[in-house]
Amino acid sequence: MAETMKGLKRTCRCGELSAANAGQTVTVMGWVAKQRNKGGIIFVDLRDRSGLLQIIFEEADCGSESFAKAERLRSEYVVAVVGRVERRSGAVNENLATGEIEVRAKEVRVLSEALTPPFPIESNSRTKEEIRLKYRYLDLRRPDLQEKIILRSKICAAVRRFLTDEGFLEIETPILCKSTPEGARDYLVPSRVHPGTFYALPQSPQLFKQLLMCSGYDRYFQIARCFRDEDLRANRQPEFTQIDMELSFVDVDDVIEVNERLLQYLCREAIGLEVKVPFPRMKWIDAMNRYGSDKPDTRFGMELVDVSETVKDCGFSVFTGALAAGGSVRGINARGQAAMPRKKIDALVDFAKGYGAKGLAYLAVQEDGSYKSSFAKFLTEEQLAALVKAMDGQPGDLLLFAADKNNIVWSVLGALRLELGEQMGLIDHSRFDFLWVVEFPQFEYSEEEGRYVAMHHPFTMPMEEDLDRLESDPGSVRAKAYDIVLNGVEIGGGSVRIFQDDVQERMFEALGFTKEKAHEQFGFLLDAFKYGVPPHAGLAYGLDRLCMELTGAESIRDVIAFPKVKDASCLMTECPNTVDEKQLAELGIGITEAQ
RNA sequence: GGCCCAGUGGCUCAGUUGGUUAGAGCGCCGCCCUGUCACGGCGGAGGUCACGGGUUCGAGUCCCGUCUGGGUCGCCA
Repeated sequence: MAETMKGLKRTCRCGELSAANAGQTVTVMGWVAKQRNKGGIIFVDLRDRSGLLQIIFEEADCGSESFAKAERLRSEYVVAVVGRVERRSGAVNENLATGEIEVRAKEVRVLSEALTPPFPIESNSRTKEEIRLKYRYLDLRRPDLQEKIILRSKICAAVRRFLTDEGFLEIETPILCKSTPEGARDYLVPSRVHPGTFYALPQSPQLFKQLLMCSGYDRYFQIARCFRDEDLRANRQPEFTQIDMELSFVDVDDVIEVNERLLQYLCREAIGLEVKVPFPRMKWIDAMNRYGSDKPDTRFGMELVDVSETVKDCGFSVFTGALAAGGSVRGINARGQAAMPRKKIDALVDFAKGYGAKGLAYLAVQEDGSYKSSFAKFLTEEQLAALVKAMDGQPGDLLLFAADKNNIVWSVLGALRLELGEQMGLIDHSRFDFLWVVEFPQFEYSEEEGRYVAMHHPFTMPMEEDLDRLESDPGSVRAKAYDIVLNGVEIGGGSVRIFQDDVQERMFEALGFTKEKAHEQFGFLLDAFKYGVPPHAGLAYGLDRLCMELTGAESIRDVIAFPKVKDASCLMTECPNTVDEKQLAELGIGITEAQ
């Protein structure tokens, strides 16, 4: 039966004790990780969030009553132990932080008994995630997961410290918001008071933080929960957290400068890593041309090479066809992979097809200098030699080519480069490569909608030198937008915002918004801008992704205490769930089959 | 919505070409043990082989469908 802790007060956590405490009487409380009963002597590993501590029970020290309790201790019982810290008379356990000492129990109380857990509470769990997530409260006891959750807390604390010291104000913005159909799908919340109407959960605090700039809170930040009703990924959850900030009277360099120092501070405080600032900056177009990605992993090379010029007159219609259609032919060089078996090359071709490629052309430069290739017969010796030279192909290299529209070539080779980089072990996982990607296009063309859509969002300021092409050539307009990339992961992004209403009007027009539509959706922001708006800019980090990178987590679920699974449900609480007819009636909602 | 991977005692896995009563380690239960720390010794319990069909004399194994979890493309202003 459970006992009370009346009269006891915990004096420290298990992992906080060391040889320096020898001789002290302490009261520790925690979970039984392991009981080792030798007969007349019982060892118990006691666990709390700080670590493990060995307790030793001998009847002569603790009396028969406590010894009897110690005999029936099982894993995950919650106990309080009063005892004396002693240096171990037996061998020191070097695998344990507290391995030099143990606590000789004088008294033990069983505060809570426990069922046998459905899986072992230990680091590096091999248990299926499905089971761990169903019993998340047990999973969260595992030391490696606790480490990540604790590190996340440290990061948040450091963010608050740094930004507050830099003159930022932490201000909360609403969770019940107005739905705006642009962008990601909204989570909707029905209104009881106004039947048939809905709030939306925020995809980000974007509009509110801009209003705060209008209101004069010239440096704002918030650790803000955001919601997007889109499909999940290894680094995407339907609800996630942003470190969100906005600054007045600044331009691109000001935002970048303070954020470099923030990231430098976070790395130092959270994981003891010194990173150099300033971080390198790369224009979007260079990132695409060199890495096939707007979030390049710069920890290894294997850069893309545009060989369009070299092959423009060759006899291979896949290449010339792509060029004729306005596309390009580009390649990557997988050094030393010329001997890759056909089966593995075929797998790469299939991999490329997953990214929209119709195929993948390859050319292996054999050790003897001869070629083995899927397309060599269409090229003359001179053309082949020129192509190999353009790719810096050495004997032993495997050259892979994609030919298509630029965005397909980029995405195929970008993905292939990462896949090969991983397979070939080219990635130095001890590196932390920060990179700013700047000068994003203002618009991207949506085939689906048949119009230009904002790449970032409609309030992003175009670059001054491109402003006059807003109407004539929107595809060429670059934005004052920037992403911060860490090891090939986009951990944040932001932009300078439009603060002149004439530019904003032109922007909406370019995006195909009518004046009425723009005012219906964003009227409050446009109105606010009429009453005096400072130039402003901001940035938001994906806190979960940042934590993933800094903790080395492979899944976003490892840095979120209670994550959702792939279909956005929670295996523990079993939400979402159906609700009472009465609740629905009150909201005026009837359920029909979803489409 | 598409594609790929996985599902066998509580956990992690093995299970041959389709062939007797489905195995192991850990965990769990009982007894023993005064220096263990992956404690040890002896004994024991525990299985709808994810679910539903099908092929077959015979299915954990082959086929079809479903469910569950993961990865990914689309999607994510």
